[in-house]
Amino acid sequence: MTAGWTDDRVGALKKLWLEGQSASQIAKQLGGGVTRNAVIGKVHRLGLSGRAAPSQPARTATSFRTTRPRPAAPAATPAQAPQASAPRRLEAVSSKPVPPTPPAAPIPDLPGTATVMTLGAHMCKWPIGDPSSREFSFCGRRASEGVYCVEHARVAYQPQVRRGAKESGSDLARSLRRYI
DNA sequence: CCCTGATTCGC
DNA sequence: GCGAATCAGG
Repeated sequence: MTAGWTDDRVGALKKLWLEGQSASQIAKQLGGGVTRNAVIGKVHRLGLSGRAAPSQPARTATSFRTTRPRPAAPAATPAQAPQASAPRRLEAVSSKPVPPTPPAAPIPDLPGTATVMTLGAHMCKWPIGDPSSREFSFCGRRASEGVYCVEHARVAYQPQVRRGAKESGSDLARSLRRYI
């Protein structure tokens, strides 16, 4: 009788997951014989996949891949039909070279509504503040497609910052810093 | 080999 | 909805 994602178990899951805990860590803490697979599965079902952690890029093995082919797909059309399933998210590689890319930080100041408990599956999961802090919250606005609202998706999925240039302290750097 | 999350698919 | 098996990458 380990099954059953009770309300508080789900709450704990959300909290830990969005705190940055790994699935295995969460599974361990939840005890109850839940495996990391169970945790991950639940996380996905809750729509929390993708996890919001723009502050920690160099984390988790496959934090976010741009595409996932899915080779093991017997039956259907073995050859051709490369389309497969619809694209998930992250269109990092844009067709344009994006030379200047002056984001100018459109987003004003987020109200920061929605907490780990109130955060729904289709709410923007852009983290506001320190996850450990009690005042931690999420944007909570309608998540257009991924886990973020359109505005946050823009800054979250920013393909890449032109490095090498004297951007140390540029508006861009400062703009991005405002969101972490 | 350790770890990570992502996805699929039978239940 | 659930989660083991599997995949894919670091």
